[in-house]
Amino acid sequence: MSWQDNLDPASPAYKIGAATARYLRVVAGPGTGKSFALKRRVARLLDEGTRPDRILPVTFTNVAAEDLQREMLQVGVTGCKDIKGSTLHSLCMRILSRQQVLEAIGRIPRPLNNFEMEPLLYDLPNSFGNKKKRAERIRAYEAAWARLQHEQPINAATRQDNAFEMLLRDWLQFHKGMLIGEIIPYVYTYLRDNPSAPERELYDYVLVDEYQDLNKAEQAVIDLLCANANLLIVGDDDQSLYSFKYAHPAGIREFPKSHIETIDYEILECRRCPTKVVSMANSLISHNTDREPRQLIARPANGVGEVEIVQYTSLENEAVGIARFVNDLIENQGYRPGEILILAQRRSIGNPIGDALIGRRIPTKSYYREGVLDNGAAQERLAMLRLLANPLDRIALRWLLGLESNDFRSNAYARLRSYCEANGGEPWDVLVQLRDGRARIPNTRHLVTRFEEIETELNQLRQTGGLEEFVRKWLQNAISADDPFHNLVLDLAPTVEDPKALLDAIIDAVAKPDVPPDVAEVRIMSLHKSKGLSSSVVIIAGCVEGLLPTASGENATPAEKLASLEEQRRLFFVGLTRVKANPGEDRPGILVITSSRTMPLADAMQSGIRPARVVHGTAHVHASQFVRELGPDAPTPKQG
DNA sequence: TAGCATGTATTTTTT
DNA sequence: ATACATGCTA
Repeated sequence: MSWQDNLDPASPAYKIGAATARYLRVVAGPGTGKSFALKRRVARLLDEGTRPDRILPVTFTNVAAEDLQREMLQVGVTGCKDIKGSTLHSLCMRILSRQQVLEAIGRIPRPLNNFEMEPLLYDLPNSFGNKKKRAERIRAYEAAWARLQHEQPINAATRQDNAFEMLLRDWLQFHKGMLIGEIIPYVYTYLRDNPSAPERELYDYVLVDEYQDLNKAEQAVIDLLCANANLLIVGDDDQSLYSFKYAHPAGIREFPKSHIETIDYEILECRRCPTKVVSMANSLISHNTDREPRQLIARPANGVGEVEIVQYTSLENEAVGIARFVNDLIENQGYRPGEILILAQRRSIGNPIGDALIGRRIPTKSYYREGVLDNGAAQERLAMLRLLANPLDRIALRWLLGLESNDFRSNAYARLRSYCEANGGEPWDVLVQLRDGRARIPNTRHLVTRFEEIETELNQLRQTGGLEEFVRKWLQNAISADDPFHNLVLDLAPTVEDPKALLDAIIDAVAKPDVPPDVAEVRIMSLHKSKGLSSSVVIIAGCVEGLLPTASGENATPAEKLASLEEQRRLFFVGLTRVKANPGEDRPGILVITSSRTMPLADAMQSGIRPARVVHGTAHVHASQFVRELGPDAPTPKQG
């Protein structure tokens, strides 16, 4: 079979498949079938004898990469199985290790888990702003300091950024670890400074999906990988949601300006959504100013769909009402739990809904409760295991030493670190000397006490026989039996021999959580996580002003406030366009938008909502402004 | 100076 | 409610 079988030469998929320009940009709205077009193009390349290993499909998230890999398998042309799809980060990590880039500059590829960044944040001085500001600056470092689309990586660093980078790298070097986010700046400088690096010419065809999610540094890495390659980028500025890592909608819009003779395609027909949803999504997104005016085209065969906008009197009633609605869909209308997607912008909204569904014995999976390393107990268990496997793991030791303190004992620890740097000793050994009185560092008494606790527990754990006994002793009384980390360990333990192997298995499982393509449960997740998914029934809960859109900080400038509002609108746009029509079936695509009039004050405050009014510990809130922006096809909101 | 007490502001998402 | 910042005290 040929790549152009059953393809109308006037269709975007045909044109994209056949295009031969050096640079191609495809702007493809939600549900427009961009992966179909991508597949046709790959089929054509293979048909014409391109070697599969000279084709690189790349994305930003793991889930999208797996998706893309699956799509490649479906191309159905000889060689498609040999195409290796990858996230940009995993590709870059392979480059760094193959070329021993890190070793050459004295860095060790021991990545920090998210929670292990906590002591780092406390150890960086507050001359760089408060903790949040320091975390933000780390993200700017990971973006190679290019915070704006027009800035060049590295060049955009200020004097203060450079000072920060020195301290940050010193900390990481001393602790013998690295940030995942450092992969990008290191690959960028490696490729830029080594024009004859083989990686610049590894590929003839590079296909980048979700280009709007890449920041300037990541885009620059792509350009360097394409020294001679043909580059196709696919994306949608209306679905750009990652400004926190300095990806902006302008990133994909300005591609033709920075890449001369780019050939441009648009795919506008939304093949996924019911027509009413398309009309509402168009109306909503037209309120954004930071975009190219563009309208999705509805597909009449998809049917109108069903849309409801419901306001409940309280968050509790919202949860109960949604559970009742879901129950009816499953019991009486022939929808499977796996076809129902509930989107909530906050844990505090998602959790009561999850409880209400489980209360009705509806199979439910909450992506809010899933995080294996989300709670302190699990983090401590992992850190203990890391230290048991390697007492010289300075990152795990640093983390454990900071426990039970509200500043991670950063001052006492700084003294210990200076002592080690001055005398060349291991932190562990110096702590032993301090404990024995063979060394003296002022104001470190509590730090040493904490060390003794860690040491005692490690010694007890070492005195165990088999792995089974070890696991029992390690987890018992420290972590609850229904904790996701506990479950993960019990799953992995029978497959390994010793604690070291168990640690490796856990790290592996945490780094790459597998996402099964077929689900049997109702899913509750954030709007961000839902990107790339589609489902017959989509319920967007908690559509309350202050939550969606979130209230931006008081000291934000008007421009920052507008940018934040527009990103929130894109988030809602992504949510709406998850609805999948079932053409030819009598089960329409369903969209439900819910809000509540009141919620517990604690929940509201925790979520950063400034309530309109507070009565007896209950916050009174208003429906989201986005509900008013859905246009004439949106139904009138009703009471739940 | 570390650790505690008190006051104040508050998100989300990725690798 | 909780995390974080700041001020107070031993």
